[in-house]
Amino acid sequence: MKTRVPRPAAPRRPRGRPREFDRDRALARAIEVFWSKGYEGASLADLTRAMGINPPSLYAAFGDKESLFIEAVQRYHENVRESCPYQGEATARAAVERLLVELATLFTDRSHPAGCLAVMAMITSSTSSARLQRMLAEERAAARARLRERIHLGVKEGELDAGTDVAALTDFYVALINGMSLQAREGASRKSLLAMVETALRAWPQPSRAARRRAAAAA
Amino acid sequence: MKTRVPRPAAPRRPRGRPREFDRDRALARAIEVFWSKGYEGASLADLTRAMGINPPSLYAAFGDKESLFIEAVQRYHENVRESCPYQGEATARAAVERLLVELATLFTDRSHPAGCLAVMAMITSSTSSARLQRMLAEERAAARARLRERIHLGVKEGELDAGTDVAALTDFYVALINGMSLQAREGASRKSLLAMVETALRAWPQPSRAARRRAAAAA
DNA sequence: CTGCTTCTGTATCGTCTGCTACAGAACGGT
DNA sequence: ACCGTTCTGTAGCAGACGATACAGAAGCAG
Repeated sequence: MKTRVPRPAAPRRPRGRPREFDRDRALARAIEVFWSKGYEGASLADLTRAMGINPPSLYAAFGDKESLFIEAVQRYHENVRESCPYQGEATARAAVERLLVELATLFTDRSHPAGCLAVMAMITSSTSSARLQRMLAEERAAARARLRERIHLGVKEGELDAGTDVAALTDFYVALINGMSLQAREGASRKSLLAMVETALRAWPQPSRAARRRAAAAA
Repeated sequence: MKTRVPRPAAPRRPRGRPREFDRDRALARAIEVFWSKGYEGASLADLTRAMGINPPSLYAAFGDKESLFIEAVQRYHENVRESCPYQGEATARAAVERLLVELATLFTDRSHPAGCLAVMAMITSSTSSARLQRMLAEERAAARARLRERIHLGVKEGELDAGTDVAALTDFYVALINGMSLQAREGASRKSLLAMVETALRAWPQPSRAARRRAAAAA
């Protein structure tokens, strides 16, 4: 019995004519277009021009506009997660502060459109397909859950009172992040965003006397 | 010398065939459409269907889609101002609290679309005319200035420290309002919005010892 | 009644949208 | 060399978009 053993590890070149553009680079351009114009506001002509390709190439490589957008948003989220590893901070408070400061910086970075692509996506695809809506909601819910878990960890470790309303605290900072994104799109400066962050951190819960005693004992 | 004296006070019926629809009512319908779909997301077909009229009637009464939208946003702002007279509160702190609570309620009122039309407008008209952008920016700046002035009054009256960064405080609450609008559109409950408000009010500046002494003396 | 004006409904206009049919080009396999 | 496969550019599809031309209807003035 002859069994043909394929070599799955070998990244063999695909058969037909090779693609003439860099898929990753094209996706990066598409992200910028969606970022600045939103989903519905970005036309195929905008996209193909920015990506340097023609419509058939776009459709062969990415499926359709909606699939391209989904890929763009997912990669955007990956990029943000990588460039902002706030989870590693020692305390929940430091983690939140780092997240806010890094986002304030990101939202006003002149090397790309202002604000947050995810926030743009939320509004500019409001009349679009249910699949797209679901994916965007899941992505946002995941980001929110990560923040909530980090704060919750602070409660478990005694940094925050046991009675802390973690969900409310999370919602508050998520709302602030969304608001900061809008202000940035409106042209707000990095300085003013950082001032908002400073103000928002004043809302961080003061530890109770018991918690302070515990923290002092741990130190 | 015979001078013809017109009677400008008399609301004489206009000459031609009378309009068959209520202009104000139609504008109210248009507001709802823009509110739920945004500027670019609302098509003329959507608008004429909701308003119960045909395109020529819309164009005769409102000019074009952009003019209709401008009128819609302006009337929306008037409505919100009227329904939320936060300026009358005794202290700046109470005024901000009332503003936030009323907006949290408004954004989750089921008798109309969720969130804030002005926030929708900011994003869904990003690729539109400069005139529209300018008008929207002015309207937002005016609302922001009213809030800032109320807080500034709190400083002048000694409720807040003289060194208070009024602009930063205003920016912070405006950002939170924008964020709350987005959360509401995402489906957040009134309860969670009110929890955000409560958290945000913890960021309100604590008066200095001198200010507290002054307040106690005044009472 | 006849003019004049203004609104209403039908039936489009030209443009832009997302998308694709098609023919040719560039590759690997045999 | 030849084939099958896959990509590329041109050129254009059907449909939705914002906006209008036009004819008739409904009011006033004379």
